[in-house]
Amino acid sequence: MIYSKMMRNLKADSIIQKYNASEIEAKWQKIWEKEKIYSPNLDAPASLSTKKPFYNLMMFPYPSAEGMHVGNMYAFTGADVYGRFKRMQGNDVFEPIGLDGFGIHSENYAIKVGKHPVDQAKISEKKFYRQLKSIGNGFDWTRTVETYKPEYYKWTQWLFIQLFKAGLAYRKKAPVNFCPSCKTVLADEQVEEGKCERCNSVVEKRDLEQWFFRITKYADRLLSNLTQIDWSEKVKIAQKQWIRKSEGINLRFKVKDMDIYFEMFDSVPQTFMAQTFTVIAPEHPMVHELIKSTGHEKPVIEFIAKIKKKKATNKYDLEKKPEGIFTGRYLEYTPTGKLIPIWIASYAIYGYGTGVVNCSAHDERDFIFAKKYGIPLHPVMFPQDPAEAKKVKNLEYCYHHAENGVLQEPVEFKGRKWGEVRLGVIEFIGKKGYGEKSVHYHLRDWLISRQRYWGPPIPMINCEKCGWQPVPEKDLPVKLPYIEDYKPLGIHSAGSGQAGKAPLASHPEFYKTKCPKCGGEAKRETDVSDTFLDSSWYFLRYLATDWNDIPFPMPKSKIENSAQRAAWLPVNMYIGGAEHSVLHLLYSRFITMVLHDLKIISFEEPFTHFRAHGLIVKNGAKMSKSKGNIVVPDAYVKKFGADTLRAYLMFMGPFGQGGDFRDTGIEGMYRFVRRVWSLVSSIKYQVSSIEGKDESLELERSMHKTIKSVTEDIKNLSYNTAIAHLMEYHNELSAFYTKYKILNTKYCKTLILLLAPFAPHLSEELYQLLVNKKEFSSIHLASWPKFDPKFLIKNEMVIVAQINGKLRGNIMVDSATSKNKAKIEELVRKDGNVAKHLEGKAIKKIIYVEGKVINFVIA
RNA sequence: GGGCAAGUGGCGGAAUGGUAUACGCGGUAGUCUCAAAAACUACUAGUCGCAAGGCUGUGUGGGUUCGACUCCCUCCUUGCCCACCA
Repeated sequence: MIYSKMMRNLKADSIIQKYNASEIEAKWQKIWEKEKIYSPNLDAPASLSTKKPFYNLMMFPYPSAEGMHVGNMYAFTGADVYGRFKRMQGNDVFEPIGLDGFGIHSENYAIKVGKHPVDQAKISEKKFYRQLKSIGNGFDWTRTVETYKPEYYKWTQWLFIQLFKAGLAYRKKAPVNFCPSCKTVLADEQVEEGKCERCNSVVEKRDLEQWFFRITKYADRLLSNLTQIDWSEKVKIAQKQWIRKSEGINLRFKVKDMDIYFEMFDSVPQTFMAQTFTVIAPEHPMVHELIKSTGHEKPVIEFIAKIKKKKATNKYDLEKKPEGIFTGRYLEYTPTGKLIPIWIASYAIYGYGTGVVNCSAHDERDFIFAKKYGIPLHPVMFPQDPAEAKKVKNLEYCYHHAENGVLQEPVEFKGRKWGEVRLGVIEFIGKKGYGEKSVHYHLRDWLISRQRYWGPPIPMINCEKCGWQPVPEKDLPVKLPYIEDYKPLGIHSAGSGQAGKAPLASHPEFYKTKCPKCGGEAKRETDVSDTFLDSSWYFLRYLATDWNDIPFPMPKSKIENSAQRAAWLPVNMYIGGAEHSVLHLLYSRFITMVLHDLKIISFEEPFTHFRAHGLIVKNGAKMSKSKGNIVVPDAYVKKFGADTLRAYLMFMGPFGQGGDFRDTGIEGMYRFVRRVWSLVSSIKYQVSSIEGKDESLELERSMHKTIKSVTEDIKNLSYNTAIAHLMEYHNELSAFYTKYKILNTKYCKTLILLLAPFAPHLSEELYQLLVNKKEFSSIHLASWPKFDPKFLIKNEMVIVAQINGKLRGNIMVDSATSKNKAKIEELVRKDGNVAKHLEGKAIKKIIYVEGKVINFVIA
């Protein structure tokens, strides 16, 4: 009994060598790195290289957890498949990786695990790079970038100085998010639904003086350039909405009895004659002057304090019902010749437009506000239906944004439709001198300061005599010192309006310095910059890791090879998460435009192509620690191998869509991988030809068809269908081999070449078995198979027979017959089932689509 | 409130105007085995029928078409993003 079991196992082993994923994968990763097959020569002059440079980039991870989860791996694998495909198509592919290790995410993680961020960075780096290596991507490991290394952030600081010198960095007092429990300010992106993402307490607003980048200056270009770049549509739409350009007019009127003019932005100028009151934002600095000697000072100030408190303690749940108070002032509204009251209203936003709103019966919020406080309303536009018009006149509801609404005022536009007069009204208002055409954006300037430790210190020095001075470039980097009290301090005595304090502010040995201009006593900026500044330019740095005197390749630099390396830019394909639509992807575009305008680089868009990948979920929910559904790749890599995991992840669904991770699914893929292994490894010494066998031509045809569909699928990032086609092809090869015990190696070679981007180790191992060359030449540098269209033309085809669009039968014909409608009709009529259904029926019409379908239309 | 994406077998999904459910998972039966696992083979949308074959079927209701998962309109549901933006 024991003997027979042993014999069986022995028998199996002697036929084929067992597939050992971890052995194969470790072996090839080592050889690839040694042979530098993924490290293109960046300095080869374009004229000497026959290969076209292709910069294939994926968003580098921020190490803010124990390590990568399969979601990260999914993204990297999908990007890597594309890079490998391009490499086999004859491009010189540069595919770098690094760590976005500076910033609040990584810092919070360090604090959480009780490690100093500097020490944790070292641990994370090791862990992430080990994991990234284990998945077998074609990364150029000779050029990694870590944003927290002084040789990197030296240039992040340099970048800040370039913006400052160009007038694009400035200081301003601004409300920021403050978490009272964590005693720290938070970035906007760390506030989720008004609550701190770490401790879930309600975030407050505090006024602090901050550094800003003038991204609003680029709003129009950031918007208009979108038409020129090939990006996932949803990301373009998100950016468009974030920038949100709004065209209208700026009205300008005098405040009665004062030497103050109010400017009001109105994007719906058609109803300007309906304005009966004006509201101003509670935070508006003009309010204090406005209320002087009106007798309304006390209640107004109390009201403002109340609203501020409400806004501060509850950013999002601010009650929908507007609140307000009369200021005691009036506006001389020339178009109607009337005095209209100026109110303060909770719904007016200081940061948008001019902070002052012109209010009428044709705006929902204004309407509700006026009704609540008994302010008169005066509709000037009515529905065509007289009954409805009466309701509007009686202020029964707010009538707005109606294309067909008929205007009554001004007389010049009486009877005209709302939807048609917009431009005419703007022109009219301009001529009358009430205001002029104006454009506003939702996009605000980029708040760059962080009162935190783990980031590049902002390279600015404040001198009492000379003001803010940039650190001289020769003194860069301003090194982040290793301090023990690195935890965020937050704001002392919250609510007192005191400035926030960064950890470095407790270190005179850091901030005490000399003014670079006058040499007098001066103080360094102790805030650090936003982590999104680090990542806004990293793609440039990958091409220049060796240089200390230049941040990245510049076409005009005299530094050796700088111009050649610049030829690799911009990025040809960028793959990453859609969650960065209006953060990283917008900031990178902005910084690139600035560098272009400063004539430092030659292009103004960083990524010519961008594709957003989907999200991997587990049990239908986004992976998160609190839900306990994080899937870590390591165990799967160990059990099934990276190839199986890669192929499984790519097979789950369309790459742009993501999917639900399941253990049973990965076992199916493991089966496929082992089948490929056993098929290909068992025919390795096969030399005879399959000519003459019944299915040989069919097999040839299948091969060409598979090459065609897999090539197209990968181009479209339809990895799931590419793998499905490979499975079908494999099934055919396997069936043939089972039947005849013979198979030409070329069919297997095609299979593994097409499989190489998905399962790089397995295909490399099998390729070496098949090619049996003396000198090593990697499958990943081999040429992508080409198909011959002549094999795609079918000699025989199935013509589907329909009656009134319903399937009733089919016939097999040769291609010559398929061109003959009459012949097809004759043949189809002979089909028993078709004949039965046609019997005794009058045929009205016969539609024949060549080579596909014939449809009989009967009564 | 606004925008975007999506709704197809038991499940992930395929098909972008022409045989709906490719490929895979799961399931059922079988082969091998003392047995199990693995592997392999066959079947697997529902329904009526011995069978041939018929009928129904891609969230809902309508429309266009010889023919609709696919195009147009209505509504419903889910997910994601933005949101007092004048």
